[in-house]
Amino acid sequence: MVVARRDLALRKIRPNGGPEDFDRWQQRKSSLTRESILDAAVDSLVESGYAGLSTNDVARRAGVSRGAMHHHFPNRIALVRGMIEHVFYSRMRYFLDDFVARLKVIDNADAELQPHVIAVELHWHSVQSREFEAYLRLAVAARNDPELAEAFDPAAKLYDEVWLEEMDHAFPQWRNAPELMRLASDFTQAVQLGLLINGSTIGEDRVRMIQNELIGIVMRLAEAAKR
Amino acid sequence: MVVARRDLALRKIRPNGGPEDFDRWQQRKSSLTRESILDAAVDSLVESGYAGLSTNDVARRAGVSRGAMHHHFPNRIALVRGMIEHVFYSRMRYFLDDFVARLKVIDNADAELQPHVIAVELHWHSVQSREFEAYLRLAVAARNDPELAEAFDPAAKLYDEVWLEEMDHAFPQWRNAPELMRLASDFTQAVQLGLLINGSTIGEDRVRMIQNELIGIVMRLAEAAKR
DNA sequence: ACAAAAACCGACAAGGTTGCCGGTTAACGG
DNA sequence: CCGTTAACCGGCAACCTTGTCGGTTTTTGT
Repeated sequence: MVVARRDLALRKIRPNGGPEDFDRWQQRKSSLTRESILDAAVDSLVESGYAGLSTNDVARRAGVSRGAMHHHFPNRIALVRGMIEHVFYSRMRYFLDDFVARLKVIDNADAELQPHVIAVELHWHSVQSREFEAYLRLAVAARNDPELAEAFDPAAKLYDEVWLEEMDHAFPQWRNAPELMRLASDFTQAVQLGLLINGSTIGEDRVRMIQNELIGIVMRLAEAAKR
Repeated sequence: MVVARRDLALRKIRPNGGPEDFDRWQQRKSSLTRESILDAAVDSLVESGYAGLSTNDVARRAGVSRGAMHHHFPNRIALVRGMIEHVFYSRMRYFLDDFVARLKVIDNADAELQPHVIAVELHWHSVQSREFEAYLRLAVAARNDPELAEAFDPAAKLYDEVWLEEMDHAFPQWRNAPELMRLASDFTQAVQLGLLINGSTIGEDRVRMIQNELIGIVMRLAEAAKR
């Protein structure tokens, strides 16, 4: 089942598990408020940026007292560390849910020709999500905040590993040319990340032209992978 | 002279002029400390992010009293507005200086074949500069800060216009296919912006592969423009 | 030389943020 | 049923940031 595969991938990103993994009420409730705090933290991150994220604001958004907050995350950096895992988890989950939803609708006739186009479109969709926005903030802030980078970089690398594994599993056509698939994946990510930032400046039309060019490149790489 | 062209482009970005444009000492000095404040603000922006940028810190870095600071920029948003123009100005200057420096070294034999490769490399170099880092911070922060976006977006669009004009002037080979040149430019910017952020995660080797692929694409577009 | 204007200075109040801690409520285990 | 442990609460002190303002120094124009 494809859903089982999804859960497997997600568990690699968040090994400790979420609320659904606990039976005793206390642990479950604890994990639940922990999640709500992390969710609120992501909201605050997206709205105020990394430096503007305040533990005060997070507690207010989560509807939790500052004391409870302190119980789960003794200080700001602990909150940030928790948030990083949460962000990568959400980002992966967002894409995978999108993906399995799309698989069910897919016409088997298209299945052989169009998967690359669909993958590029799905990725573009995921890039515009709140989850990716949070990732972006963290990635940019980590560029010159050693404390943040220390927690962020390993998480990002883990995400990249799991991502490539999933791609490999989802697109067996590429299996005999993994470096080309990686190139196509990296390229798509780079282009669409850049597009996310520059898009509002250059306008819809130019964005669309770049997307088309990107799809052409991915399909060209796919052709090359067949040989 | 190519330097004259450089100054012309720069003047479009910063119409009001810098310290070198004033004769009377008072105006000159004023403009000078203004610049030093903005420079310090960029430092602070790059180190602390947009939300973490504090006027206090800026004044300290610039070696200026808070009073003087207030004289030039009555409040935070005024400082930000000044900073935006300053950032785009610096970014353009950085690239153009790089460009004219490279022009002097260029072998005339290569001149016909390699300019695209050189342009891509120069752009990659400029993307890694402090000036671009500041741009990145602003662009990301402006995504959900309406007050910032109000000042940032027009400046970004102006920059884009001037940039395209300069490209058009520097690469007359493309002149009969301006939309292809724009596509190549947009594409390069998007890829390298994405690479700047993802680079530390995916590692040098993969970055290099993407760069090579990008160069191939630009050259293919250049070929298409000839017809 | 002198008055006006511009540039610059340092301190203050109001408000927000962080980390910390004593105390309270709820759940678990024997 | 009760002691122990975990979850949660709200206030305090120290610090930082922003905006504002009265006063001082330097330059300019006459």
